[in-house]
Amino acid sequence: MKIATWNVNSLKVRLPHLLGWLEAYSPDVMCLQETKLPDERFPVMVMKEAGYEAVWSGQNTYNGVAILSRNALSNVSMGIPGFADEQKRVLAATVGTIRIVCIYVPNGQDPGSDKFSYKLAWLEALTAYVRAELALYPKLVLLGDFNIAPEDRDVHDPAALTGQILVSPPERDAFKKLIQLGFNDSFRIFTQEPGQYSWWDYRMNAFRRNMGLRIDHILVSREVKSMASGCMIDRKARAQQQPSDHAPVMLYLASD
DNA sequence: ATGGCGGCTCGCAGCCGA
Repeated sequence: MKIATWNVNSLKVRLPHLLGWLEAYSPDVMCLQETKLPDERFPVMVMKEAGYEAVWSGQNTYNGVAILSRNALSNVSMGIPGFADEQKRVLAATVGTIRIVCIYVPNGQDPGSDKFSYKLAWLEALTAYVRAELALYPKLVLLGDFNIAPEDRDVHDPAALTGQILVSPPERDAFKKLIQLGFNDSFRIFTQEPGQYSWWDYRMNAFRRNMGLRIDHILVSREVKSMASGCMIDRKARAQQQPSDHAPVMLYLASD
């Protein structure tokens, strides 16, 4: 079984990229972030023709998440229960025996800003929600755009970015609290090297110079970790024409 | 890395992302 995530930065613009990637890699489950589409414009028929059932939670201009699956999706849940939020950032569903929680964590703009406070409050609410989900569904995969680079080896220039957004200690502490619920960062089960990124700024030729950050993650619960056989970041997708600034990340499970 | 690019909007300049 293959479970992937990709911040597409506009599903409208990136639909051809997505369809090509689904064709090339045939993930069983694909989680999307930043669809930037209101629900009535989600391309459900195109997904069906590509062989995927879909659930989605979107809005105009910003945010928006979706889960595509070759097999049936059930027990669909939108948002963080009990946490009022206009922004469409969370979507959960069950596929077979696996619970999928697809997230788009707020960017946070700058430490000290209102958006940063929102990011931390959002992460605290998410952590409580995921703790409860894990109790219900021991086989849980929490994946998406976390907008946090967990360690210095996930950052091209840790010294220059110390304390800044995506790497600041409060954000990394929030990430650790999620991990401590009983997760593993699946990419780091298999790969220890630095310089492995999932996002590169459109500016400054950042991709060509590999000035990136690893901020898109697939966290696996203990019961899923025992099935995991690999995790890859497809940086080739970032080298395409008119790419998303994020690369897809995919988890391989030996069984389900 | 004070910007740079790219996507968005009842656009024509400004906001936001990361």
